[in-house]
Amino acid sequence: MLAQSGYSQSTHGRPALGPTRRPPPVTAHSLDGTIEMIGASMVFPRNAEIFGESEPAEYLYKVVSGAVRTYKILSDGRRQIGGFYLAGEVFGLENGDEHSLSAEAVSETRVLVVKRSALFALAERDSEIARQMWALTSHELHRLQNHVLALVKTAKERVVGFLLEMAKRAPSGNRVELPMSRQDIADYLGLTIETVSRTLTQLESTAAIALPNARCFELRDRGALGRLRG
Amino acid sequence: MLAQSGYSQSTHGRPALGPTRRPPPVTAHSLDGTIEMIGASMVFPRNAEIFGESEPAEYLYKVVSGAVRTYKILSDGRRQIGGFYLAGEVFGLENGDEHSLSAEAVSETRVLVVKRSALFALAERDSEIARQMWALTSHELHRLQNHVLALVKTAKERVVGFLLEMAKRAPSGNRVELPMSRQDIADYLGLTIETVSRTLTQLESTAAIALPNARCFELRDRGALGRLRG
DNA sequence: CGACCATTTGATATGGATCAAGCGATGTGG
DNA sequence: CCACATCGCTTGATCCATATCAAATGGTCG
Repeated sequence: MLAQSGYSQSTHGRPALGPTRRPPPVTAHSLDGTIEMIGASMVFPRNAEIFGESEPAEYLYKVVSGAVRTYKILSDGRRQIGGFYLAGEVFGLENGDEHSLSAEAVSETRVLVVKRSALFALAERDSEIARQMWALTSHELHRLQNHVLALVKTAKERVVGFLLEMAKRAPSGNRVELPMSRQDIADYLGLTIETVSRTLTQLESTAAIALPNARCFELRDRGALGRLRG
Repeated sequence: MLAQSGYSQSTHGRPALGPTRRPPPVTAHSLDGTIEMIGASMVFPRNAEIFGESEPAEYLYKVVSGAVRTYKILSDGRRQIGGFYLAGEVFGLENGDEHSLSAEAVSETRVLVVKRSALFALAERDSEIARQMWALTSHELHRLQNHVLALVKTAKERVVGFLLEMAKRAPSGNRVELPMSRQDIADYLGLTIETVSRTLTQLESTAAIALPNARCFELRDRGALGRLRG
């Protein structure tokens, strides 16, 4: 059970960490363990900004509950979502000094926050920690490589790929809750909200999935979906 | 002047490194310096495979001259190019044990090759080297974030973005040599060869660029191009 | 209940793909 | 040295997937 801290809706919102701070660092040789140990708990309400593009990357974040989206805004106002982060996933780690994307809470979201400088100090002495920070970045890189691949596929392939990816990450059998809106999905896949909606309807009509309501889906025919994945 | 090694066209082709090996490692606290010092020189002919997707990632490479493309093949045979690497740039670094893309020489290409295990051993003791390996991956990540962004833009914006990117990397005034074919550019930008060609022609007709021949271009109106970048 | 917002559904427009020639370099054999 | 084959690129005509514009539906909250 985690200690509870107040909301932070403030714009540049570097949180006041006082009350929720954990015991001093212990060399656990595990980045994840370190975050759990020294991370400060924070809650962001739905749509609150967690950090902004080109802000100093002072913290690293791990999602405890809820969901986060990272994104960039194009000059013409279009928004490209870089990724979604669900419970247990880490985001906001930068090698350089600035965030390269903005981050927002998709729904009310609890995160653990760790100062980057603390991790750097740790990595200096513990090459295993350094390796795990690199591994995180490397994992993001591979995810992005697959995202690039997805963006050159057809609308149906993108949507199916998204559903299968979500199903794999939220391991609750065949029923999957979607924390994000259709607009979020569209901006992630580089499609319009109408195309996402139509594609989902079409997948439902072929009995590949079921859509009990707009914020969840059920996998009904993994074989068919696999074939449609591209 | 670098020692010359034989060609390697072999498929899995882990090169015989004997004759071109350099003196033993010195702690330079610089990844780049280390590559220059202990890297073995190799030449790959045009279109030769350097490594394949899901092969063991045993080496890291730095381009001395020529150019390299990394790519994935989709199930339907389409090829997505992940990136181009020009003289001075490093590719093939993996945190995990397998390459996540294939790599080929675009034109005849000379590279320096370093065993990953050697770098890992170095990084174990020298956190600066570890940091620089992470920085390389992080740089790739940022490049890919921009690539994702590019792939949701219009054809003209993608092509203009590509030209400006190439011009920035090959710093030879306004005239830029293109080592890669139209097909390579198309597969990088997620367009067809016809669309790339038409877009270039159109840019030439508006005097934004000049196309002396198919393998080079000149920037004629950076202002206009900047506005078209998106 | 009523206002609001997200989603779905429908009708039409369009950017880029596809299909199909034509053209210009580069190289090869006579 | 020239005729010709080849290959990569350009240009043209048409098609189609997805965007855009518009309206209807449904779910949520005061």
